[in-house]
Amino acid sequence: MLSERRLQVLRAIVQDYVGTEEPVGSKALTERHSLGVSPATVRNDMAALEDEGFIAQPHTSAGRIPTDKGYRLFVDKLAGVKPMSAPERRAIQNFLDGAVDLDDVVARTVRLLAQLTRQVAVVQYPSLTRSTVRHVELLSLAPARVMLVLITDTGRVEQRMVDCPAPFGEASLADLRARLNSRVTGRRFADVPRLVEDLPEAFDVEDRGTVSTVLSTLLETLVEENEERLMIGGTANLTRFGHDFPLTIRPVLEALEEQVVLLKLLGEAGDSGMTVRIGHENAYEGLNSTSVVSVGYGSGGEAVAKLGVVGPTRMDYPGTMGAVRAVARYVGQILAES
Amino acid sequence: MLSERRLQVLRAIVQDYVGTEEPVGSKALTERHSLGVSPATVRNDMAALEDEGFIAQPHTSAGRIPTDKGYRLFVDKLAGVKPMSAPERRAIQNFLDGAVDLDDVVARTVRLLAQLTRQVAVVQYPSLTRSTVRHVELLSLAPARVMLVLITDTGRVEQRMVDCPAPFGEASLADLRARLNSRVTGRRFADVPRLVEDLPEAFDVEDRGTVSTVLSTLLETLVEENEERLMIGGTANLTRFGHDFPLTIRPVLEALEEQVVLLKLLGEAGDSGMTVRIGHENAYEGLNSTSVVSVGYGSGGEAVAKLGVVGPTRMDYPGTMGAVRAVARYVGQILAES
DNA sequence: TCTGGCACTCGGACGGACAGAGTGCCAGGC
DNA sequence: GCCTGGCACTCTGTCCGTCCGAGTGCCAGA
Repeated sequence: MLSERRLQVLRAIVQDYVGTEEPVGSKALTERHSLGVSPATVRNDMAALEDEGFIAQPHTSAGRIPTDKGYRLFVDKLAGVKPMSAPERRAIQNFLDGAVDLDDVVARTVRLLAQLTRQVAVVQYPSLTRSTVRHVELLSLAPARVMLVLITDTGRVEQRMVDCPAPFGEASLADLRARLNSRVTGRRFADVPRLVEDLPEAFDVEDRGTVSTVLSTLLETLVEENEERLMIGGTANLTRFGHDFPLTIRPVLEALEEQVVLLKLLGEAGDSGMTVRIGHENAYEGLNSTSVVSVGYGSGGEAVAKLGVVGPTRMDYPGTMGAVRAVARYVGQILAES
Repeated sequence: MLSERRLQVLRAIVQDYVGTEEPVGSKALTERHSLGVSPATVRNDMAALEDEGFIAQPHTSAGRIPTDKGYRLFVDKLAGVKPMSAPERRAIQNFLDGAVDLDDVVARTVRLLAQLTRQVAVVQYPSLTRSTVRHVELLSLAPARVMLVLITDTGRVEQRMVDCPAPFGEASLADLRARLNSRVTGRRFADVPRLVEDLPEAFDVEDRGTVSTVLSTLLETLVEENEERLMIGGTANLTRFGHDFPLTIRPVLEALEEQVVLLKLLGEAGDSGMTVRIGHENAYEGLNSTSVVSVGYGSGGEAVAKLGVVGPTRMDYPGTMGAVRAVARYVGQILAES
């Protein structure tokens, strides 16, 4: 077990390294932090910390930098979440309040997060399956062509074209619309498959094929992989990543383009509370030198989606976590109001 | 006026520089291209080309690199558009054919363009104002809350919430829906304002306020700045940009995040035919060391939106132009079919 | 008008010297 | 037993001088 002082030394190393981006040595540490001991003592502590794998030397006769394990300990035990200041909180609220629709909320959130943290922001649209149905609409665009529109309580709208196997009369359409809405409105999307499964039986034989087609399109829309959308922003902040550029930045940009990767990343994060994945803790290789801070947000108690930031492992964890948490909270409020 | 040979020298310089990314000297030129003259002669020609501002030396005793003006001449006079090979064309078509809806078409187009050109791809969604109305739908979500859904012939769907000044009955809503559709279906969105302006007069006094509100929301949706959307991809290709990284890449990433900038960029491009903006020809400062190749695409004869790529001024213009043109053509076909 | 030759310039690579930062270790003190 | 000051050592980054090669411009001659 590490002594209290050694933990303080580790904390100091993390803080200084995050601030200066340069390996930190024993002398500089004692100068900038009042540890109450001499550099020589700190050196011993550093050697111990290195033995345990919390810090490392890029090369002999350089200072130490934290390892992923070191950051992990720092985040878990040594640092809290830095709350946003009152003016910051007001600014967040004001900025988000101006949004006119869901796309706008998400877009603003991304911008805000990117600016606050000076990192890459990722915001997932509220998941369909975790939202409740506000309304389902069916439009007849052509005799055998129907448009299906889903509207959630979070303001998300999803539409799908359905090519019907047979012409579908206006009356049948109205019938289906009414039956569908009476069954699912106000219910959770996740329950929709169960709620509509026997619906075709209520229709005439000639319409049953079309009803089934419409319903299966509806169910397809709810399949996990299809229904997830997200928005990213602040990629310009990647340029502040490190000195050894192309190598570091390239895989990150690639990862950001692969929505699947990002969704998986966010999906793996715990469902409640904030999740911090540091360096190699990220399953995706390209993100091995980045950390991901993510948290769920939602209009009520339950999370409907996640948002977070991607940044260098050398990031200001307390500040980033504070910003992410605050933004998630306000986004939840906004969604609840709308 | 430049002699034929000097133009050939310029062409050779551009080709070599694009290939090697290094300043090209007189000796290398004569070795790689059969110009039929000696290096010394080429040197004279190069001196002349430099006097005219088509090429420049990074420093004394280095080879020459083309200037923006040099690339301009190359694009205008010295190089054509390199057509895609048959297999490439097939691949494009196959890839785009798999798309299931407009979002998918746009997403696939972006990916495709980015892969073909190995640059950053930008695809604008079909403009509302240049499309025609397939259907306008009104949904009553609450007594005084209406959702407006616009559907274009290109498959684009846009929705807007409308908070009505007064409760709006189902009958009135149906009436408005019917009148609206009979006036605008099949017409161009650009004509919609004119077509609906006297519509409120047909309604009872108590509904007129709501009708006006709905209509003004409809018109707002059509305002240029609001209705333009776009998708970008291939940002990872930025890492192949140049050697002097952060400086070059940062402003480009920033520009790409500013949709307004990009839309303006595409908007400025000529309405028909392909447009190439080279280096400083781009109004936006951050893109001064990039070139933008863009072209309109559309389901019929007329362009409904633009797409293009952003890359270093040192790019393979003929190949890029060929890819952009081919992709635009196939996207147009896909839209026409749907 | 083109060519070969020649002197010149400049940047990049190489290598040695040097300063500075930081370490590990050890002997001594509290 | 733990902390401290001192010391020797190691390594990197930098500066500087040298050298080499690429490329140029110019000139005289074909």
